[in-house]
Amino acid sequence: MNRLDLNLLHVFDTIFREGSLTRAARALHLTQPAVSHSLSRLRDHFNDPLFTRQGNQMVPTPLARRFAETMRPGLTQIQSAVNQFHAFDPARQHKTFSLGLRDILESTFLPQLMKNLTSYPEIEVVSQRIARREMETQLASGKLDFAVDVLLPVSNQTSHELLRKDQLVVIAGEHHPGIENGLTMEQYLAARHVLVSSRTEGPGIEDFELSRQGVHRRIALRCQHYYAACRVAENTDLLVTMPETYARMIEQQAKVRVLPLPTDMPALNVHLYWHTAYEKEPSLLWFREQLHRVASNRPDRP
Amino acid sequence: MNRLDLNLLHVFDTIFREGSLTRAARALHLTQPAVSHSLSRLRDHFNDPLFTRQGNQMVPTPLARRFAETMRPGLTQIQSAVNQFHAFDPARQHKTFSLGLRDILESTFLPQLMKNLTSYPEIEVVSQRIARREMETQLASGKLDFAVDVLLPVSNQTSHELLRKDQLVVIAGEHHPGIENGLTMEQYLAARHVLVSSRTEGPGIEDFELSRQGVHRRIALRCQHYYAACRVAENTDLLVTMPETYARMIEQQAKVRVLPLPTDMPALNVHLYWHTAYEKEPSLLWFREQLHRVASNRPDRP
DNA sequence: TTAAATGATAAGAATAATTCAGTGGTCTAA
DNA sequence: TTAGACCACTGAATTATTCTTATCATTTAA
Repeated sequence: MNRLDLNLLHVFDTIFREGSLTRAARALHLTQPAVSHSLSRLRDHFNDPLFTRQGNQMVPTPLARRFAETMRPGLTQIQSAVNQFHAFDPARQHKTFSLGLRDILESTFLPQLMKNLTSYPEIEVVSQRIARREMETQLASGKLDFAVDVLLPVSNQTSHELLRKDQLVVIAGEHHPGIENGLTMEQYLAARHVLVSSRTEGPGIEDFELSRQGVHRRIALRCQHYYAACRVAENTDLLVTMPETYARMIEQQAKVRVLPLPTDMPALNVHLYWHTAYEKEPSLLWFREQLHRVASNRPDRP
Repeated sequence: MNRLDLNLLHVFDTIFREGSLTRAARALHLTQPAVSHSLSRLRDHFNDPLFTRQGNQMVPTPLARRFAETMRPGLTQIQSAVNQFHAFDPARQHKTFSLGLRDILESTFLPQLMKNLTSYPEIEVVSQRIARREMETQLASGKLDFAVDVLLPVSNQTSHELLRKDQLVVIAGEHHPGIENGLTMEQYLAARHVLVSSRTEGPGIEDFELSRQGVHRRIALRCQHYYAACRVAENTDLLVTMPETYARMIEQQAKVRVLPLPTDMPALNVHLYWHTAYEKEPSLLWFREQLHRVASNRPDRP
């Protein structure tokens, strides 16, 4: 029969993650020979060694890699489905959360998040950069648990909620002339600017709003990362317009000053996205709460 | 332990589909008591009857429904992953293919498709209408195997290929005056038209092309379905512009004539979409071939 | 070189699943 | 209304599978 013992998939997944039969056995609360036997059953089924011993670790064969690639998202989906009826205990259960973060969100979220999670050593976080176009499919296929991004149009298989509002502020080098009492609109428009954008052309969000107000600023540099832009501002008279949360972080490490924008501009709405089907899964609910804590700067335990 | 025997999920899925333990047992090549025992193990685990006997069939409880909803897509993903290394035998293996078809594609595809599949009684097809925005997430989550639509921008988790090109033609009532020798551009523009569109406003694709050519036609009726539009054309002097494949089908049943468009217009590119990760899965490859057969009007066995 | 650790293997033990046989309930048709 | 067919559940016995203990051959690290 074509029928594979589905429990072996769980063993396969663990060996794949741990890279060792002994460690996999520990994780599964089994003895090492039990795992070894399971592996040999898998080997029979696939007619492939699946994992080969290379020195101290079991390295997956190409076939095993290909299998893992397609099988593991399904497995996590099933585990989510099964676990939705059981409570989640973050202190004892092992769980990997995968998170799609763009640009500066990694720096503003991860440090505080991981600090809050130190008391949960079994919790693992994977952060990856996800293209906007991929976001929904990654969430739907189970490759991603959450994504954080500005407000985007999504299908109704994807849920989202506001995580935090971020005002735009201006970063200027410490010795930028004439900014002791903040920045006037004249100064802002007279200065030259760094535009941070992942695209190679077109205006940034702040330029959209400025042109709506009928003014225009001069761009001296277009680059991809806010961090690089800030290091430029540190050493020149160029200004950088960026979200406040990240600016406050940079302020503590670089010789720059954070100044309010001299004009009103709508705040950046940072949203959290997830797959609607797994909305009720306790572990995901718990992680969502953790993310909200970080976003609103609440301490670990309320 | 929180650990559920994953093999029970397969039993659950089969009971859910078959609505009967006896039939589920047959499908699983087991005896009925074996399935009954499996079910009782599931009941212990979920602390819920899961299926209750109502007359002649086992009806899932709300909890079972909710569980099935989230679990089954994962299960099919896993089965795809496992099966990618085994050949698929459409004559003997049971398999359900789910297909996202919009509007007229159901009428133009399904009859011929199901005719071609009569020699494969184990093959089941589910066709559902999918909103464009949902398409990719449905494919990614495993709820949909294939979708058919015009060319759309997609993420690279989704693959696609041209299924067929469809020319636009005009449908006119049988007794429409002065169309014995086809339709001139003057006649086309002088007539009043039915515009078929699922949106409530905005031009149709043909209007886009017409305005590119600097002309404009008069819309007398805007409606949602080509079939309704044809019945209108049958009884009035209104014209309907639509894809040729569907027009040819209608022509055989309604008192209408199919006329070529009096101007050149780009053909409609009908594409087939699927999830890239399961590209190599034999059963999906086989079904893709079936769809191509239908699209190109080739017979069942070449 | 040696001690510790790792994966494979063999054989017995433990566990789990399947089958068989029988019960009671439900539907259908005479 | 009732007999017969069908269906799901239960318990005991059997069968099959999986796990464990013990051991060996390699490999790694001290």
